[in-house]
Amino acid sequence: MGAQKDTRTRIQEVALQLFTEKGYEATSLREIAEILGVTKAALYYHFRTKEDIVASLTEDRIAALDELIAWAARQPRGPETRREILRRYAADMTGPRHHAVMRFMERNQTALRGHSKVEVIRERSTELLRVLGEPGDTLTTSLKRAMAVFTLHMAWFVAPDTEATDEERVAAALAVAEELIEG
Amino acid sequence: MGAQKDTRTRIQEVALQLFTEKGYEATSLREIAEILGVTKAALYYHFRTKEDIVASLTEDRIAALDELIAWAARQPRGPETRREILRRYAADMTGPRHHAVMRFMERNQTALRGHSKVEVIRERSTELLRVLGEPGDTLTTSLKRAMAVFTLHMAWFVAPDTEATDEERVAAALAVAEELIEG
DNA sequence: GTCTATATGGGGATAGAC
DNA sequence: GTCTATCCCCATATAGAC
Repeated sequence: MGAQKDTRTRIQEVALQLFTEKGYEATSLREIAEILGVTKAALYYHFRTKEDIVASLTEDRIAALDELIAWAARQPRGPETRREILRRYAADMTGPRHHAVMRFMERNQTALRGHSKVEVIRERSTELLRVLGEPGDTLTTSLKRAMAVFTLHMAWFVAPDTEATDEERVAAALAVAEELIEG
Repeated sequence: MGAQKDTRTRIQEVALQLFTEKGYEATSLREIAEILGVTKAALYYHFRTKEDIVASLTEDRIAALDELIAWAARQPRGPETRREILRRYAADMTGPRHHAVMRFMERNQTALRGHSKVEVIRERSTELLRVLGEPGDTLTTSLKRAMAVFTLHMAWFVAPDTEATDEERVAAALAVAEELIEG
């Protein structure tokens, strides 16, 4: 809410970057503090624990997932609804911090075991797959549905040397995802 | 080579399990030693460092990838070769320890940054995607190719409550992967 | 091949001054 | 809101006896 970027936000940004690049456990609070030009103790003013930093990063992700799931639950199940779920999910991922947070969690799956907020995201992701599926689905169909969602996460990490805008990547991912969700 | 399971092998097994379940950094050598009923120092007789345990786990994975890539390089590029690459990759993944090692690496991506053998696997995986592609591929096509390979990794983690044998999972994954590779 | 004992270092976290 | 100083714990790793 402050006029310029406050320290709390800068901590989140640096932490997210280091957690993603070097790993959650491998990143020490000292390191984060050094980059920001403050001391460890200063971090503890803004966040009570290292886990709290992670929790703060996940909050708007959880809210977005909850909203999408709630919307989906109100729709009739069917191909068109499935496609629209993917579109909304993709649109949501396009936000700047959003897919960065998902990437961070993907790359640190084990290290984040037991973090309560991370478990919530995992649970919501499972729920999202559930609303994308139907009772009689075969294993192959379930796999396709899961891969459709996953494709939307992967758009940024494939062909990294390719020149492509975010929009082009989302469009490509959505095309592949929609093809997978047809089955 | 010993008659019964030697300590070295048992260390590898326990380490792989804990690294996968709890995370690489979160798993201490003390913990591994305790489970095996030996001391930390005993581990250091078999492996010079913690990294060495990881390196030992990756070795046959690297060999398998090298062999597949070499085979692929000798074939004419085309749809049939691409399908056969997927089939061979899938068959290889079916081995007991194999996909466990890949899962371990997937779940600990960031923690394993800089481990030399792990970087080799990363490099070989990129190379595998390269032989699966062709010069003029669009972003969408590249994405589909990458997702095809990735699907073969994911077969075990989708619909975990579903009763399915390894063979059924591989078959389903291969079906999805082959569909993706057509494009 | 495994042990005890220890070196060495860094981690997260806290107290209390400014 | 940030600092200095410090606590406590556990990590990897090593030395040397058995």
